[in-house]
Amino acid sequence: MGSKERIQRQKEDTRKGILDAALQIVKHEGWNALSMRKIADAIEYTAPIIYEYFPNKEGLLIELTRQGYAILGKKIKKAQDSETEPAQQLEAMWMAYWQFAFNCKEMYQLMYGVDMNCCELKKSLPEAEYTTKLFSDAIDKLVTKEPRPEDIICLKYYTFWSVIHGLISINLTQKGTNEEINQQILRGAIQAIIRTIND
Amino acid sequence: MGSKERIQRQKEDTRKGILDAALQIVKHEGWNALSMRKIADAIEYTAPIIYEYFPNKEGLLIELTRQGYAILGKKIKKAQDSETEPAQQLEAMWMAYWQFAFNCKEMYQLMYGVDMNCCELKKSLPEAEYTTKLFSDAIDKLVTKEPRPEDIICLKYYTFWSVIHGLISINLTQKGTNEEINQQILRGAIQAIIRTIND
DNA sequence: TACATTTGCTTAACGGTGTTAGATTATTTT
DNA sequence: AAAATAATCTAACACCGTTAAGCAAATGTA
Repeated sequence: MGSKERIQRQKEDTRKGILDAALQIVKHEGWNALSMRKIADAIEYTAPIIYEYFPNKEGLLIELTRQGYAILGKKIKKAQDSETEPAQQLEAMWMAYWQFAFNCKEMYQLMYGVDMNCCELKKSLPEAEYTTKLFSDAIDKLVTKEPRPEDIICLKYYTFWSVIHGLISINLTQKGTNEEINQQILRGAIQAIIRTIND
Repeated sequence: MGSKERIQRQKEDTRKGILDAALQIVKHEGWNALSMRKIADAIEYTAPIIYEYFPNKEGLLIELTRQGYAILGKKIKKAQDSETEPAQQLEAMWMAYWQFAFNCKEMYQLMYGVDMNCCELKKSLPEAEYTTKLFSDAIDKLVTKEPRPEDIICLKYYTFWSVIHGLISINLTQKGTNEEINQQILRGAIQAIIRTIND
């Protein structure tokens, strides 16, 4: 009786449908417009159905957050693989991070709480740690001092992250930002931080 | 009959009471716990009363935002006045900005949409432009090139702001950040950006 | 003083939210 | 075909922001 697997597949489809519907609503109408009933409408069910796939709304958002980190991780890895020089790898990776923030603006807001109240416990998501590891390793390759101190990597990683996340946040919340200045700050900061890695 | 003035004063008191109550609730229970009914309870009225002082909840939040910018502006000005050297003034000002973010965490979240969905139209608040002007002028003092190009000031201002706001945001949303590393990044970045002002 | 009017405030409601329990329908098992 | 199980919906709860209607006390007017 292979119907068990078919039902399983159907369940996974509706689960995926819920997540997709949620993301579509958010992309078209913003985070404020997202409600359980509206998701249910989109998948042609009633709201309580969603609770058979997710414990509650926050659980659903956590899953979306996870997906976001998975996508971001892939983009960063791909950017890294597109270059051979460690410095250029690192720059490409942060540029991929930057592009993700604007291409998947809603996901980025959710993942990092930009103009939106993101879920607790998003700390210690394994998917999030993957991107951290990618960046840390890429920075590590640029450290010449031996033995390579862990502190320096952490310090530089957070410095990169601060300036880029900060610039993204400002762009997503404040209106009237200049794209040319964005690029100048972005490239300038990345280059400057790379140069100071071995001070 | 001076009762008109007394009534006026009472009205201003309750208006202030509403704002204070809102801030107290947020400080004790977080932004999610803030509701019109809870504010009304705190000031021993019922919810509709609030609508005689503010058009709606967003209007109330905008007023709180304004207060936040006013406080922040004062702190930054005070920091500037505490130093005489332009470079040290600028550093002191950004350190004041940093301290405000953690001393008035809830206000900062509201003003800049950190882990909270902040109100629209917070662009073009005159109170917000004051701090921008303070920083711009302080940077201007450090530019030696003549004529001082407006671009450079804008660029450097956003660079400062990005790294500091980014670091603040990360600290406010992510758990388990290291205070020593924070200070290293903060001071390091400020010094580094100051050094590059006249490149 | 007596009546009318305004003011201050509350109660009640509307439509929305996330969420849960109970009833109902459909499917599968016996 | 009957019983058991699964899938789904309806209805409700408690909350939210917000508005309209009503009440009661204070004020103005005759």
